[in-house]
Amino acid sequence: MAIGLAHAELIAVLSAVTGDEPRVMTVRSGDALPSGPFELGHRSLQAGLREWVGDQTGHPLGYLEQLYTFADRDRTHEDAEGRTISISYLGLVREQAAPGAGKPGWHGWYEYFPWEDHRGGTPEILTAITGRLQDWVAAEPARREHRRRRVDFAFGLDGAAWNEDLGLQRYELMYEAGLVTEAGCAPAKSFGRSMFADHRRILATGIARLRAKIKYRPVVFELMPESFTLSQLQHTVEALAGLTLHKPNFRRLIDQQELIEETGETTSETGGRPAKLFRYRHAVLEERALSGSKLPLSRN
Amino acid sequence: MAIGLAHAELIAVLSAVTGDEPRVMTVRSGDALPSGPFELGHRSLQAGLREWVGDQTGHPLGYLEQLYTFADRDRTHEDAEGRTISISYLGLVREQAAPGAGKPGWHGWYEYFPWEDHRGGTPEILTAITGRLQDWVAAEPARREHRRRRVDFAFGLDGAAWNEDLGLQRYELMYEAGLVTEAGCAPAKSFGRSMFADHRRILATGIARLRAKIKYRPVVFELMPESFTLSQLQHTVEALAGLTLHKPNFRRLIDQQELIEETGETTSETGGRPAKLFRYRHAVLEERALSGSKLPLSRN
DNA sequence: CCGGATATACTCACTTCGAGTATAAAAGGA
DNA sequence: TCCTTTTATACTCGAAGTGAGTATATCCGG
Repeated sequence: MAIGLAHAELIAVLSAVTGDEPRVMTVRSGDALPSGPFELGHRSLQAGLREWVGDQTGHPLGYLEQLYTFADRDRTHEDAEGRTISISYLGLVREQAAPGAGKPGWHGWYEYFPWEDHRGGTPEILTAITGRLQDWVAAEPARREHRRRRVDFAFGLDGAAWNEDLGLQRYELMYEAGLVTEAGCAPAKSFGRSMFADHRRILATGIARLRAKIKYRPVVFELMPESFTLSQLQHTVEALAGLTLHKPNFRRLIDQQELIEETGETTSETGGRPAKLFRYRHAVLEERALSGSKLPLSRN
Repeated sequence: MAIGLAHAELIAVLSAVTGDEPRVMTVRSGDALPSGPFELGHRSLQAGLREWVGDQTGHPLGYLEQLYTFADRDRTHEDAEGRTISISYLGLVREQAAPGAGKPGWHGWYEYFPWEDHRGGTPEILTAITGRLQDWVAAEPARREHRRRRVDFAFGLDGAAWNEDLGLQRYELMYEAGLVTEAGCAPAKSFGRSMFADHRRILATGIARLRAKIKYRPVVFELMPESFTLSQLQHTVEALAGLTLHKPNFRRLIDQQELIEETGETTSETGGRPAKLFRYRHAVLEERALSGSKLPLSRN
């Protein structure tokens, strides 16, 4: 069992939600995701990253999960000694104390993916994007049908509904069609803000993963302060999903899962009737896979 | 951005279902998963693995997805030059031509995880396992409550239902409690067949991933022959999930998803009334995220 | 031609889910 | 003070989905 030699680096997608806006930690004024070499001193990848993030941001890292490992040949740092393997992680950080201002480098998700925010209705930029995609679909007759189906599905066209989970598929389609750039070339033609190397793709992977995860795992609470109102919770979920939710049904969903409990206090900072404050029931953390069996079991 | 140096290897969990039994491809007579160095010549990790599997098995690899990247310090191949990064993949292979006999090295999943097969009712070995786990729970008073909740949830005790997706959590609990061994020591005390290094843990990861995936993505069909009966399909799903399903409801589920279509032919190899043969509708492949929105949307 | 075995089809109660409506409690201006 | 605005909270109703059971069809072997 021979072993190949390679360079290894860690790349982190660290997200927080401040002021109803989902943000990601960046370096180089928003042009790259924080990354670093994989140090030998660490016990494991997780531990290494956790430690490193603590040093860098001063904020403890709540949730951390591995995203994906990239090692394609057309990546950076290729030299004679071997190629680079990039192991990316998704981390969730609690709301920042000083949200705006000159903080290290938190940038809104939707700077990079303006077409992914549907909270104010379908964004206008989407019509331009789907128009360009139609051209791309028509461009190659042989693959036309196949391309059409992929575009319709990913972007919710032709009867299909918009699915917020498909952010990565959308980005990859746009990349294939030449609508987004990864190295910053031809900025006039492309949509959304670009990033260094393939960092924007990694961010898309993180966003898609998180959007899928909030549906079956109570990870939103890693982004919430100690106590919060139901509206705050809803707005955070909406910020992540890029969608508006139905308030009564959201509340029903939340309390039938029994994930939170009242603190007994209320706040009137919200304008109208004072809202009850809630806290997350930590006891519940490891229970609750939020099942969703989906398989028709038989009792035998 | 300095880059750390490391050894890189690929590890594959290749599964097939033959004769209603889920199997995994192994080397060393079932003691290890196939693995190899990460070669520089490959375009990407996926492509490299796909090519390598084709050469090794002669069978084309249908579905392939990345599983997890391990780099813990207590792994093998540690030397002065750096540590080993293992990138694991899950692959699905269509039914083998010659199932049993002296084939390369396909072994049943449940040799390694006998407690995971609930098709014939709750396996007897489970009572022994949960008994030992109760001892472990009681052993450390400080963490007792926490441990109890984890065990109850993972193994479906105290009112919770057995959840087939939690295979990895179960294995990790058993590992923590010292009930399974990774290096083959103390075979008398441990449950299920062991494997080289952490390969059994990687297999558990693959099984858990696949069990979760079949619920929302039509990957089962990567394991089925070109045409099949509904019963065959059901038995394959049951083999993977380690559960028996409710036949009428399974059929309803399948045809309301419109994933398959009749071939027009029937087979009478099954004993009783001849069964209709079906084929997978490949057109559907990239559509169908099998949604499951779970978020209470608002129409605005 | 009849029972065993397997395949296929239908029914029914119960839960979940989308969508809409109604009431409660604060703040602020006429 | 009272009325409007704003936000929070509570309830209702029908459609769709799900768990569970029952009924009918078609083959094989005696």
